Amino acid sequence: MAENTPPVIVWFRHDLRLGDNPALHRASQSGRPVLPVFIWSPEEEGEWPQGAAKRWWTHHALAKLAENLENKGSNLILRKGPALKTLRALAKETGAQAVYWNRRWEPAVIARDSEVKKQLKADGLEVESFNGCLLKEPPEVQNKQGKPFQVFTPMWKGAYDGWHPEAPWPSPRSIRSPGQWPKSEPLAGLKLLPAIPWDGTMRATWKHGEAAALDLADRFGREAAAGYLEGRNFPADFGTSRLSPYLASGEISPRQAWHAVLEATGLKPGAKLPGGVEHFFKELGWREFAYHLLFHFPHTHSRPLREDYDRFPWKNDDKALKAWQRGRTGYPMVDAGMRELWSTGWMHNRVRMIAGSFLVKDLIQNWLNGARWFWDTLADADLASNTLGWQWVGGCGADAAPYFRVFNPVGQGEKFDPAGDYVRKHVPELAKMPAEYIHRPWEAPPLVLAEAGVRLGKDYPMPLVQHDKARAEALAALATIRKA
DNA sequence: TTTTGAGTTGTTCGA
DNA sequence: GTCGAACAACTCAAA
Repeated sequence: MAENTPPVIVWFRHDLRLGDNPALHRASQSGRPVLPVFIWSPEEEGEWPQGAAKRWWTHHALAKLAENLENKGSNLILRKGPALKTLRALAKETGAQAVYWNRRWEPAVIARDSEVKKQLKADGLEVESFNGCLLKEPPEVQNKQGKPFQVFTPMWKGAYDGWHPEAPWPSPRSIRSPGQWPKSEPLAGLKLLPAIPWDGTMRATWKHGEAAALDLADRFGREAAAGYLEGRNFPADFGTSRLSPYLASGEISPRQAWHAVLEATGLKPGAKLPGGVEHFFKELGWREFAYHLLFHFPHTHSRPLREDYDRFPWKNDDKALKAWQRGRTGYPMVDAGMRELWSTGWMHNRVRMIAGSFLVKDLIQNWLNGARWFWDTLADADLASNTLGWQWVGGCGADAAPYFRVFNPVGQGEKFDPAGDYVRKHVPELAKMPAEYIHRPWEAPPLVLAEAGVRLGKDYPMPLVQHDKARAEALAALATIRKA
């Protein structure tokens, strides 16, 4: 069937889904043919082009998106190269007269996108952007003085508490195709997959696509949301939603997550929310807060928000950093977390704090080293959330933890992994250690170690530092920038 | 302008 | 083992 109406280009970015996708929704509602496009242009992401784990995730998310589009009689066009040049070329090839996308809020991308918008408009195209990634976008949220919030709780109370996102848009029933499809790069041509196959555990861990994301949200709502307040602390359990990689790639939108979890709990509309459900919504709020901060303080992805931390006497110890990265610090809870990250592309939130605190407070390494490592290894890598998390744990961000809040890796392990299941799963050389010693193997009597088949210093490392000494050192280092 | 209350996620010590 | 208080000082947000 010939189709002469000029198509609308829908430029997919961090919104790799058909459901609740405002740009796609509006394009298909317009009655015009739709040209779905993804452009791989890592050089336009500033200092933070996608890391290896995120690229892996993106590959699979794109495969699913293409499949879902094909099921609607459409297609996904893949291209490489600068966005503006590519969009111009596509408009020329297809006669498209409009380009729609959902906004992103990373500083480098904001700059790129506003230039793209300006130039395409100058070309005479209709250009529209939409809110597809946040409950509320940064310009919508401000305190009563008209300034950005720098503390989470007042932001939540002021802008989100008692508020309810509207129902998500459904997927378009069908999507009109343009008269002819322009050329597409094959997915493999984007070279997002690793050259050496390190992704075995990741493949076994994750399902991809928006249906998988909605299933997971549903399961979380049914099994874990009510007990989330407590359950979210125990990394061996399914106590958190694990939706972060889907949110980061946009296979699920935050309001889809909100509604899916709410529906799965079976609560009646307007019913008082159980604490756990409310707290889950608050965690979506933390994601909002992260974007809010990165928007208003755009340097913070690589510089501390609190300027006195520029003078912090960080140690520069490559060996210690490597040991942390590889999960060989000698602190089982830290090592389990780092190996979970390495093997699955994800780490439980509780353990992110423990491992992060260890790098910054015990090893006294600059938080940026942690941020960069997480960026490369997290399938859910998100610039705003990564920045907030590391500045929080580093003590140099907005609403940071008080200086005396130094996580004790042993105490945290015993509290939140009491049976040692999480450690046993990710640090197999300690699998036979009894719970009593699994978080402090160096204190185990020789006989216990022998029975567990552990030779400390050989099968599993001795502790890299002594925590109580390291803690005192960190507090002393902090005092030096306080006085000055 | 000034004041007041409060601030995700912790640890340790002593009763 | 359990509990509450102390751990600093500062900044933010609202009144």
